[in-house]
Amino acid sequence: MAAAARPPPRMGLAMSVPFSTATGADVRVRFCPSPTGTPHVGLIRTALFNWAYARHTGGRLVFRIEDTDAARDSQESYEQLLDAMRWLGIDWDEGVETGGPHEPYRQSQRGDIYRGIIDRLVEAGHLYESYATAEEMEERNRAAGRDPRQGYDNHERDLTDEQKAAFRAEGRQPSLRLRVPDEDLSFDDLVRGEITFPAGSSPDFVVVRPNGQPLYTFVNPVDDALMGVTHVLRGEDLLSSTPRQIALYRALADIGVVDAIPNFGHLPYVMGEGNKKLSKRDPQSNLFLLREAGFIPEGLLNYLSLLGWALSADRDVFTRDELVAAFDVADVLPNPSRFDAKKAESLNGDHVRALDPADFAQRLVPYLGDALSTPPTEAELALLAEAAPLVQERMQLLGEADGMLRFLFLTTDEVHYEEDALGSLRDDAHATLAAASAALADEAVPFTIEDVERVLREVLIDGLGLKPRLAFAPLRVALSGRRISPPLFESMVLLGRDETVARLQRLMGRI
RNA sequence: GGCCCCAUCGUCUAGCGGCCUAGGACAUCGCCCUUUCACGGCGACAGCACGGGUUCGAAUCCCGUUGGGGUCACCA
Repeated sequence: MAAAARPPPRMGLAMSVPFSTATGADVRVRFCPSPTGTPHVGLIRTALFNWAYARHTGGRLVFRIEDTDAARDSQESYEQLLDAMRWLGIDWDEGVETGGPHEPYRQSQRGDIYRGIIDRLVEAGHLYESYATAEEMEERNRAAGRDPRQGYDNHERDLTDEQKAAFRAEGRQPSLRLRVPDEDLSFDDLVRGEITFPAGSSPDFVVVRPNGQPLYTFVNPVDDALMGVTHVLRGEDLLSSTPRQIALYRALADIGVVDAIPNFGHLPYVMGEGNKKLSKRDPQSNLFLLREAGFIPEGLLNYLSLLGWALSADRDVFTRDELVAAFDVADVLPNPSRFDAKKAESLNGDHVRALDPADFAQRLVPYLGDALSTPPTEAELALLAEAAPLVQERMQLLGEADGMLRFLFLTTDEVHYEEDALGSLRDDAHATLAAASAALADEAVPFTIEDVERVLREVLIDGLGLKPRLAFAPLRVALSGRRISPPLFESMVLLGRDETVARLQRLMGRI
C-alpha cells in the first residue's frame, strides 16, 4: 500500500551535518571491493593507499565486501581478493574473515540492516517511489527539449496516492529514489581540494530496486556510516557520485544514523597503454599474472605506491615500513599515472637483490617448475641454496630463475643446446672444449672455484692464446646449453668434476 | 551535450613565488668494470601544453584556450 504523502524533510536542519574531524588513531578507512573478477593493480593500489594511511595514522582499516550484484559476484573472486591481500601483506583490522564490531562484512548478508534503514528513510520522506522507466525518462527529456542523456528529472517527487495506484494497476513496481537537496554541494577532497557541484547536477537517484534490493548507491554510504568510516579513499571514477552520497549522509543524519560525513579523497586512475584506464583484461594489470611472472610483494608494493605518490625527491626504492612512516593521502597527486612495466620490473629487481639469500632461494622454488621434484629433495634444496646467490643480482623477476638455473638440475643427457648458443660456436670450439676437458679431468687439480678458474685460464688463455670471452663461451654452452648463464666457474663447481667433464665432452661430440 | 576532474623529460615523479641555466628514477644511447648476462660506476639525450594576467620576480597564484579523462545505470 502506498504511503501517505509526507511533508518534505527539513533539509535546512540536516544541512549542518559536519565532516569528520578524525585524526590519528581515530581514523577509520575501508577497502570495499566487489568480487567481480581477478584483482587488478588499480584496485590493489587503492587497497594499498588505504592500508598505508591506516598504518601511518595508527587508525583502522576495514575490509568489506560489496557483493550486492548477485549476477556478477562470485565466491572465486572473493577468495582471490583474500589471496591478493594476504600475498601482499595488506592486513586489515576489521572485516571479512577477521570479524569485528560491525559484522557481517559482506553486504549480501546485511539485508535486514538495510531494510530497517530504508523503512526509516521512507518514513522520514527522504526516499520516494519512482515508476519511470529509462525509456520514459529519455522521452521526457526529449519532449522538454533537453539532452536525452541528461537523466532523471525528479518529476515523481510529489506523486499522489492516486498516481501511484494507477502505476501499480499497470503492474509496475516502484524503485526508491533519494530526494537530493536542490542546492550546491561542496566538499574538501583530500587529494584535490575543494570541489563544488552546482545545484541540479545530481538528480534524485535510485537506491532500492523494485524488488526491494538496495543498490551500491545506498549500501556503500550506509555501511560507511554504520561502520564509522572517517576517510573514504577511492578511485576518481566515484568523484561525481560524491554529492549524491553526501546527500544520503544528510538523510542518514536526519534519522539519527550518523553524525558526521567522512572525508573524501579521490585517487587518480592507473592507466594502461594509450589514454585508457588500465583494463581488467590487460595482462599487465592482472595481479596474479604479475605474481606468476615473478614480482615479489615488496617490489610490487613499492612500485604501486609510486603511482601518484613519492617518498622523497631522490629515492624510489624503499621498504613497506618506510612507506607507512611517510605516507599521507594529502600528498597524493591528483593526476593519473601510467603503469610502466619496465620500471616496475626494475624496482622489483632492487627488492630481489635486497632479499636475504636464504629467503631468496626459498622464494625461487615455486618458479622452478618441474626442474625440482615435488616436493623438492634435500639435495635439490641444498643445490638451490648454493646456486641462488649466483643469480640473485641477475634477475628482476623470479620467473627468470627457471631459465637461469634449470641446467643445474638436469643430467648431462638432458641438456638442450639452444639454437643461438650452438650458432655462436666458432671453429676452434672443439679444441677449446678438448683442452678444458682434459685439464679439468686431472684429479690433481682441486675442484674449487679458484682452481678451476686458474687452470682454465692457464690452458685456454695462456696455452691456446684465446681471449677470455672466446675461451669461455663454448664451455658455457656445454654446461648450460645457453649463451648466457650464471658465472661459469661457480656453475662448474656446483655440477662437480664428473658432470662438468661429461658435459664438455658431450658438446665435443656434437660439433 | 551538462556537470566534474586533470595537465613538469617517452614514463613515474621532486618542485608548494626567488635555492630552478627545473632535481631523481625507469627507459634509451655511449663509456668503464667484466668469463656470458646482469649488478655497479661515469656520462649523454630529454620536460614546465598554449595565451593572458597578478608580482620586483612564476613551473609554482588567478583567468581563459587547447588537450585528455570521468560521470550522467533499477553495475559497483
